[in-house]
Amino acid sequence: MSRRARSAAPTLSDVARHAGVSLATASRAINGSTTRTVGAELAERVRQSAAELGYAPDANAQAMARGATQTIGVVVHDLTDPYFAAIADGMATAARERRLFMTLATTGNNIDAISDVVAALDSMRVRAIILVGARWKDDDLTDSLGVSATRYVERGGRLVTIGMEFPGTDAVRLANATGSAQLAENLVDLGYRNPLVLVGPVRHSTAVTRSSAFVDRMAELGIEINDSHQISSDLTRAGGEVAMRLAVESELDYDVIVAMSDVMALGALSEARRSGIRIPQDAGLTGFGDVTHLIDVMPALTTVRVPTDRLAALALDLALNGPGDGTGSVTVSVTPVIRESTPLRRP
Amino acid sequence: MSRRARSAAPTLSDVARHAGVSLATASRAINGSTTRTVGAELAERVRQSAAELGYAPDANAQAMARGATQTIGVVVHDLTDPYFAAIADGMATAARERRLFMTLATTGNNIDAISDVVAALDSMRVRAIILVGARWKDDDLTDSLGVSATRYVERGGRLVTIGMEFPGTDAVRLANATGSAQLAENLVDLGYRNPLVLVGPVRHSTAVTRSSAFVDRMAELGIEINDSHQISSDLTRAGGEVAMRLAVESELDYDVIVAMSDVMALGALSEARRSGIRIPQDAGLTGFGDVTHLIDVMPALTTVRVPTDRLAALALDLALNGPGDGTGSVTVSVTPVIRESTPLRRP
DNA sequence: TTGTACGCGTTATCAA
DNA sequence: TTGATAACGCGTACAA
Repeated sequence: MSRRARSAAPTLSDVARHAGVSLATASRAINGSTTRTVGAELAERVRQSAAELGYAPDANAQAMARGATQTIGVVVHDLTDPYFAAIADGMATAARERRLFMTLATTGNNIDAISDVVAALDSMRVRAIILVGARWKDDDLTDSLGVSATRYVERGGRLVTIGMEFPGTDAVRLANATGSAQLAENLVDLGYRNPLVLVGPVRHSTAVTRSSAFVDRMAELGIEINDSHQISSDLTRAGGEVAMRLAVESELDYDVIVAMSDVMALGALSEARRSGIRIPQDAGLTGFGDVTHLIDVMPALTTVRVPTDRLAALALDLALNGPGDGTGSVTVSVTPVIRESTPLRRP
Repeated sequence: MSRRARSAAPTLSDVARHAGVSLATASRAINGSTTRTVGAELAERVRQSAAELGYAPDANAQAMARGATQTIGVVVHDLTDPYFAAIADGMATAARERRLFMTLATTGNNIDAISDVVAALDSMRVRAIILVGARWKDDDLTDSLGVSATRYVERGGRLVTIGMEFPGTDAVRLANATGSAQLAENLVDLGYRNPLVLVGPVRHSTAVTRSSAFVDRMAELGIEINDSHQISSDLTRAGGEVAMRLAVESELDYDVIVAMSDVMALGALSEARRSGIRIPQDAGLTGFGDVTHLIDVMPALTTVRVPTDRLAALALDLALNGPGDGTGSVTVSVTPVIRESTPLRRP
């Protein structure tokens, strides 16, 4: 037998023979052609044969012949994080609406994985690669990712980022700094004067952008946040717990806990409870992201809303129709949503 | 110019020419060969050239030549649902560990979409298709899905389901019935005597399996649950809200609310709160799934734990190494986890 | 061990 | 409008 693993998948030649037409005609009848058209009766006969044989075009062969695939590549860190899941879900929908496949890869905690993944997607000759999420301030990564990413782009591949910076690529940006600054203003308006900032990892640029914008605006409002009140840890639930435990052990004084992501806020909430700190009576709490499924957390979490549902479609459009030279850019605004976790506080 | 959209991607021929060897040697040096081996110095020279030119093998061409792709297809309903997200995340990890790509498709609420998606994945010639989730008791769907699925399988494609039944395919099964029965026993032990069951959609076989096993075991324990106490709605957060509102309007009497999924339980919780029903003082509440991110819901939710982390790897192994004839099957047990939402209740 | 040449399934070019 | 045929990039029998 042949070396093919899959047996007896009917090919276009089979269809053509069955319909008594040439391969070319069959191709035009089934998958269309821009320049040629095919007679009505012949076309019908071909379609009949295709249905009868159960013909399904081979996407790989089409990709070869056409020189382009119908696939986009999406890279997220962790689908378990509802923020990434929401974006991935939107991307899957957007892709299907445009009759595109979506190859999705996660990088987990392995920072190096991202450049491997980009190289792999490059191999697949995906139409576009969309990088979601966290940009690490790590020169090694920049270089390493840079090699595979640059190679991909130089060959005409489209690379778009969401919520992270990568030089020379079109991007969907989050107005994180503005959102953070507004959150600062809102908190001050509510009467908070002594925030404890869970800043996330120092090398995580999104986290840093958010936290430093918050700290800066606070300073402008006359509230200096010293280093002891800026705790660094992972941007995860566990990170929130760790940071909070540190705060408890250091017996810090504060009136609101400001976390740089929702899941981190959750971790902090959990640890606070364990330590007998009542939220929001003893201290307010804020997150970042407005993850839908956390809606039932008690008390309802004040956060900065990121419209994840729009991000995917924006990025895909940018990837497909944008300039592709790094000048294309959409900035999505993020806005504070005040809820029960930060009630009005009078000193 | 050529008709190729992507410009100047170096091919293996380029590499071979640059290294001064034949195409075959270059192929063997870079992508290996089972039968032939290649001289050390030549191999090195080829690798040098490849690196220099920035060569990346064309996965589509490889797929054609080899007659098989390195891609698996995964179909879930909704990545926004943490249950599916957890499985998808596990699948992405499992795939990467096995050096496979994962193309992921969501079907959303569109029931028909699933058969289109299967057909599309068939076109991609994916090595295996993994169908996650909800099986709908819908003959049309069976037929429609059956056509594309059967066609795929007949050609040697591997199809595996997780948590749903599809005739003739290997499956990772959840012991939903056993888990539900155990939940029933636990609730009775805790003193609950009058459950309100949010059964999910009547055509949703997973939901039906869970709810009927629960009702049956309850009956065996001497507690009959009549129809008024079995409310049908979507297996989503919104579904939980709707069902709960119905219960409130009907002024039903009950001591515990039993929802067929965690997100549904959440919706019920939310609506209960709105209606002034205190959980767990006025009524207990249970879910199904043990979604990690709901860990902070108050009160902590009693649920039936589904080990999503293992599901993906099991399914992938089954797809890759299983019999593929429908006889392969792994059953994963699910077990009740009693938490604060169902405290001991003395009549 | 290396090279030659064919085939994978499809689209696109060119001629009829 | 149709048909024959050359690509597309790679793997692998087969020959050297």
